[in-house]
Amino acid sequence: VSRVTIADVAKAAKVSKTTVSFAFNNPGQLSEATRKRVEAVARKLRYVPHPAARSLSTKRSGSVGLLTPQPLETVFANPFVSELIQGIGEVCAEHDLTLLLVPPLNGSLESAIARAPVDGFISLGLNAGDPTLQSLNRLDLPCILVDAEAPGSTGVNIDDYAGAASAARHLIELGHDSIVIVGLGPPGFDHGRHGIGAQRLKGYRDAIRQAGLPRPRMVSAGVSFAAGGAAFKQLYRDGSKPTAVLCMNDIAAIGVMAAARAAGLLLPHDLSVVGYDDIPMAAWVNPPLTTVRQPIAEKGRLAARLLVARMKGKAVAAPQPLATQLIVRESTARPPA
Amino acid sequence: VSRVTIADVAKAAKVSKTTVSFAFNNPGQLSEATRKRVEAVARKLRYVPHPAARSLSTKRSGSVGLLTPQPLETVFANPFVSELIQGIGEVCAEHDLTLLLVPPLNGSLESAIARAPVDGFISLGLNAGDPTLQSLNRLDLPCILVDAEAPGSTGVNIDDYAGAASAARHLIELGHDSIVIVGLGPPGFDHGRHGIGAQRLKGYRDAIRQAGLPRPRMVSAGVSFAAGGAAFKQLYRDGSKPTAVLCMNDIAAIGVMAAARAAGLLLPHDLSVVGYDDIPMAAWVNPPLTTVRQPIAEKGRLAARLLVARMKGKAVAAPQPLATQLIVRESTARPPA
DNA sequence: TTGTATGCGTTATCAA
DNA sequence: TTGATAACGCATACAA
Repeated sequence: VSRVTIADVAKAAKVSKTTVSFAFNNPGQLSEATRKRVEAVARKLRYVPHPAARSLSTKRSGSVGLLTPQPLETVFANPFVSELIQGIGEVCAEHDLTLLLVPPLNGSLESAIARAPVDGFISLGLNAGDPTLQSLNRLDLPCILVDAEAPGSTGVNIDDYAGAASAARHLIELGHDSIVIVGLGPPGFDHGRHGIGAQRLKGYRDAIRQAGLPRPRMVSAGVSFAAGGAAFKQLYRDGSKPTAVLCMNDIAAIGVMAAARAAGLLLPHDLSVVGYDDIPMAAWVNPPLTTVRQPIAEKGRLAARLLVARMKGKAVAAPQPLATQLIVRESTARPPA
Repeated sequence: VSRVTIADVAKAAKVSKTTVSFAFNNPGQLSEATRKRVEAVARKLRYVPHPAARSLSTKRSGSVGLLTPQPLETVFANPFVSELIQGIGEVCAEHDLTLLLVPPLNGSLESAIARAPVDGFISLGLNAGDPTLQSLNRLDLPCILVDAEAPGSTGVNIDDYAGAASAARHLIELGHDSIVIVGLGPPGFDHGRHGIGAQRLKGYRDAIRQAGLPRPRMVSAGVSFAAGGAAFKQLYRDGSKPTAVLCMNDIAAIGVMAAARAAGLLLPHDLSVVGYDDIPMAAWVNPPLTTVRQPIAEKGRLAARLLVARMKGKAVAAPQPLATQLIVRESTARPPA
């Protein structure tokens, strides 16, 4: 049951391969009669052009790669990614592009990149120092960075610093002076090397310092519900009882809240919790989460649009960071007297 | 700045293309010396095999396609999909496969399928009658159906009927006799043609009928938060005031709850809400959602494993439907007296 | 152990 | 308007 090739169609229609190809890709150049005949034969034979052969010849694959620095089961634990893909997907649909998810292969993102048959990449949180980025640049494939910045690459970012600072100020204004920061990664995670981590952390710390408060403690966590829960438990096992926590993403914040409630705390009375991102469910959880909103889907759309432009050979300017906005809901309150 | 090909490496290393190819794909056949030399040259030249050329030759692409009957911005509005992808992604990682998202192209799934350079498909909710399924079968690519069944294809399913029936019985046991079903699609959506829709609907209706209650009304909705909200509003605009609603998915149920609370209802006192799927956030919303749990990630893993087996040429038996389980939380209660 | 030659299925150039 | 034919870049059977 071998595959029907263009040659089979050509033979059956008694024309050349060129003609068959034209019937599909350049119908205008063919006489009405032969075009119709070829099309009929192709349909009858159920001819489908071989994608790899096609793209070997055209040097285009019709798909863009979404580079994720972690395995899919990790990345998709954060609803942020769903939201981002919705934005990317919208633009992809407009341009008849499909989306290839490219997580590390055997732990190596570089080898995954090499094998990915794509016309361009959108890279998620891959930062300046990363060697992967260099090999990516050499590939001469257009690439847009999301939540990261590197010289020579165009990045789509939000104003992480300002958003974080406004969140911290919100807590301070409520009267909190015992604040803990819930980090973005496991113990040993270097926020400095992680663009958004560094910016958000700095925003938190600066605002707290400017309020004359001592440098806040930081507890390691991650980007998942479970990581948030673990962070809370670690915090209370240590005996530290902050009146508020600043998280670096919503899903961890939600995990913190769940663990806190499970431990018998009354939220927000006993503990104020702040997230970051404003994923949709932030508004639905209990209590509704105070968080820093960023336009996630819009970020995806923008990144995809920039990528498409670059795939068409256009030079694109680095966009301004997207604005963030503090959304005050019910997970924050004055600290207990 | 043309691409470095295998020929360039061969010339620079003063060997044949075969030798270069062996250095990568068949290192054992080469002498230590030449292998190292070739590798060194390849690295210096930054040689990266062209994916399309590679797969044209090997007839494999190293990626599997996830067929979604709706655009990505629609599909990813349901966290169910994230969860499924986590499962699929796990197995893909084990086998060095990447995942290609394949939504309809210009409204046509068939043309999208034709252009997708994949070694197999996992299809989401594509049902028996669908013509797409036939063209898929003819492509001789292995394909696993998720949440769907069709003769000649192996499908991964759950026991939708039993789960739905148990949910309905739960409401009946609580004393509800005024129940509305929130459907899976917009007005005109034919649940009968939609495998899981038909089964869940039947489960609901049968249980209600067996309790001697009148056939429940059904209101159209969809698979998103917004659709759930719209369903609730339509319901109350019509003046019907059920004491409970049975939804066909969690995200719509959560939308119903949000709209109901916004309308001033006290949940679950004024309205009991039941979902389906048990996506993670079902436990975090307010009130925590009573729902029918299905093993979503496990479903993804199973589908991916079956697909991988078929890609290796093994015949696979159709798996048993996965079990569901009613999870009673706080969104259901006795109806108001 | 390494090289030669061919196939993979298209598209695209050029000539007819 | 259509047809030969040459890329496209790699893998591999076979030969040396």
